[in-house]
This record gives sequence, C-alpha cells and structure tokens, in this order.
Amino acid sequence: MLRNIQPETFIGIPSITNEKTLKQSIPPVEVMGEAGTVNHESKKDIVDDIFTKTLSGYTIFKDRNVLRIDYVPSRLQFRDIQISKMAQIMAPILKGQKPSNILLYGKTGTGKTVVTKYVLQKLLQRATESDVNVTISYVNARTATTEYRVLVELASSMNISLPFTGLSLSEAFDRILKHISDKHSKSVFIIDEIDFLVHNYESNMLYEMTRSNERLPHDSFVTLIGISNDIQFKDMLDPRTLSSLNEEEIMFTPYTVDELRQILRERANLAFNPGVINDSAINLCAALAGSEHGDARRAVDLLRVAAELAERQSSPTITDDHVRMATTSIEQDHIIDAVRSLPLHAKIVLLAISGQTEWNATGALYNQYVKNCKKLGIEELTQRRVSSIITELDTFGIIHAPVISQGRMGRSKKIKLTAPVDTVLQALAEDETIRLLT
DNA sequence: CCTCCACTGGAAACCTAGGCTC
DNA sequence: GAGCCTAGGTTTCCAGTGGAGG
Repeated sequence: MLRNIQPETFIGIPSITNEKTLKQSIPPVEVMGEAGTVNHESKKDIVDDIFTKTLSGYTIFKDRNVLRIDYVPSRLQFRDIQISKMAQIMAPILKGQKPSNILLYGKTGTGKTVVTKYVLQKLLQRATESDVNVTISYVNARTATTEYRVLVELASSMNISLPFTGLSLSEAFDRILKHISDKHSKSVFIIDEIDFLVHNYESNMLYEMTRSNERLPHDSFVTLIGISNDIQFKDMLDPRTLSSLNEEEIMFTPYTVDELRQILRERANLAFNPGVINDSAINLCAALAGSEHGDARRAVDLLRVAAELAERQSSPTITDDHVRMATTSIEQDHIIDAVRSLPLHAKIVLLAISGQTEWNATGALYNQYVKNCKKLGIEELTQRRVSSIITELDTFGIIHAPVISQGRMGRSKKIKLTAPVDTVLQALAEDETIRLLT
C-alpha cells in the first residue's frame, strides 16, 4: 500500500532548499577506487554525469507515458467492433437503466482491458454531464487472489473501508450494497482475469454478485464486466451463474503482425522524437510479439525497454540490436521478479534444484532441501508440502517438473531448472538467509 | 495379469494472526 | 473477553497412478 511520504522525511534526508545547506547536511561519501584507494571525485562524476544528462541532455523520448502499460490511447485501432458493441450494451446506464452483464474473452494483449477502460472513461464523462451517478470499480482477480480481497478492492475504489480480515464475506458484500443503495448509485464492477476467481473457488461470490440487484432499490444497481484470458472459463461456472453473468459476450481476436506494426508506429510517433526509431526496429518488435499470439502489450513493452536501453547507451536511435537485447532483458526481469517474490522455503527448494545438473526426482531433491534447512537451522516442511512448492515453481515457469513413471522405480516428478542458472542464483543471492548457503 | 515402487494430489483438519459484535 | 468470522500456510491421511518386472 502506498504511504503518504512527507518530503521532510523521505529517505531520511531532511528537506534541503539550497546548495549551502546541502553541503552542510550530507557528509562526503567515501568510495573505494579500483586499487582500494578512497576515490570521491570519480564516483561523483559518474552520478553527476547521469543526472546532468537527464536534466539537460538530449532524450529520445517525447512522452514516455505513452508506452506505459496503463496508458489508454485517445484512438484505439482495430477494435471498432468491440468498442461499439460494448458502448451499445452500456448505453442504457445514461438513462438510469441497468445494462446487461458482459463477459469479455481473448488472449493476453488483445485489448480487452484497454477497450473496457476506453469505453467506461467516455461513459463516465457523459454520465457526469447528464447528472447520472455512475461509479466504476476495477479489480484484478489474479492480484487480489481471494474472494474476500476482491471485495476489499472493490470497496476501496468506492471509498468504503473494509478491514483486511475479520468480516465474513456476506457482511463485506452487505456493506458494499448498503453503500450503493444509500448513494442511489449505478455501479459497474470490472473483474479482470475473472477466471482466477473460478479456478481457485466455487463461483458462489459471482453468483451472489449477479443476484445483488434483487436486494437493491429500483434507483440503484450493479452491472458486472468479467474479463477472461481463458476461453474455457465458462465451462467451470455453474449454469445459474453463467446465465446471469453471460448476458452478453464480446470476443477479442489476436492482432495480426501488420496490425501490431501499425499500433507500434502510432505509439512511436507519440513517444519518441522524430528520427529516433526506424521501420526495421518497429517491424522486429511486431514480429517478435506477433510470433506468440498477437500480444500488443508485449509489443509495446519491447518497444519501451528497447528505447530505455538505447537511452542508457546514449544512442540517438533505437536499433534492431536494442530490440533483441530488450527481449533478453524482459525475460531476465520476469525471472528475477518471480524468484524475489518467493517465500523462504520455496527459495531453499529452488536452491536445491539449481545445484543439480541432471533431472532429479522429488525424493532426492527433498533430501537436499532437508540438508539445506539443517544448515540454516530452520525446521523443514513435509515432503507433501515441498511437492506442492515444486508444482508452484513449475507453474511460474522457473522449473520443468513433469510426472514420470519408471515402473518398479515408482512414479515421481522429474525436475530440472528451465531458467538460466546464473539468473536464478543471482536472484536467490539477494536473500540474506539464502546467502548463508551459497 | 499381478505386484510393487515412489511418489502424486485431493480433502480435511489444524494452526496462527487478526477484526467484529455483543 | 468470548465467540464468531476471515486468510493463508501447513500437516496428515490415503486412494490413486503407471509402467517395469515377476
């Protein structure tokens, strides 16, 4: 959660207003030079150089924000059908009438979230002009992880404060409905990656949500927009919930390489100064992102990282090499982020896997894990739990762990690291406890 | 065809930490 | 403070699995 940081206390340095006080406040930092000698000047120069370049130097960016993941362009290309269908479905809200619930399907980076944000931004604008009280609440079920947290996030976007634990689900939902009822509000709940909610739980909460209008007075209502990457997700819903949730559905097909190219070209025109990027680099970004499943998010990400790499190298242009380097850099960052976020025991298991060069069975790996725990003086988990951790690491894509039967030798997972060992070890070494083992 | 191995993975129970209501 | 609720992590139990070997 973001905290409100006062400038006076930020990173512990008191507020400084001029050069004189700065010099008095911060003692000179001593940096060891290559030969082990104290070297103030060279380090100061490096930092100064970077800051000076940033402040006064040439930048390849005209507007960096255009390449941010949450940026909503003023014009969305190749999504006219989806935009007009969604706008038609949502339009009755401007007359105070409840629109149908909608399910949006399509793979990652096909524009589901951005189209939803685009249409609802405009809807909100028109509703304000027409004096209709519309509230829009967004939650991502993958990051919220539990039904209760989904409710907490929805509530928080309506300025309702719910404790992070302690309330029953029904009590939390009642409070949200009471707020909607008291404010005579027309509410739109957007649940992104809604399939995560159904993978992990029964769809009871979704059913409750679809029935919530029966408990609200005639001047307020809740409309649901579910967004899913998983087309099979409908099969997991019970028929009652499906019929209420799926009143309308909109499909999002992957972008073609040519469409990606045009999207990137438009973004590049907004993001960069003239002459910074050529067609070749844009084509490569489009081809790399298009080779998977027409993922526009990945294409824009590649462009952003390639540009940042070019800028760091003080290169005046973004080349194909920068795009290729961006691919590696993005993959490495994903691995490092994933490893960093693991709990301690998962890291100890991963360290055991990293130390093996061959495929290893669960039993052998568990023995190594127990040895690691003993060295650290930590109580080990059961093999059953470690088996689940191995499955989780497989899901993350850090390891590969298929179940293989070897006849009389039994049936077990065969485990091997798929991510580069160096990258994994580098990320593991960031953990102080793990460092004791390496 | 049966036995056996070394697990897998589902289900239920347990534990800890915390909030709310009475 | 008791009794209820939650999340999240873990343990315990045990039926099931698939293929090699007898």
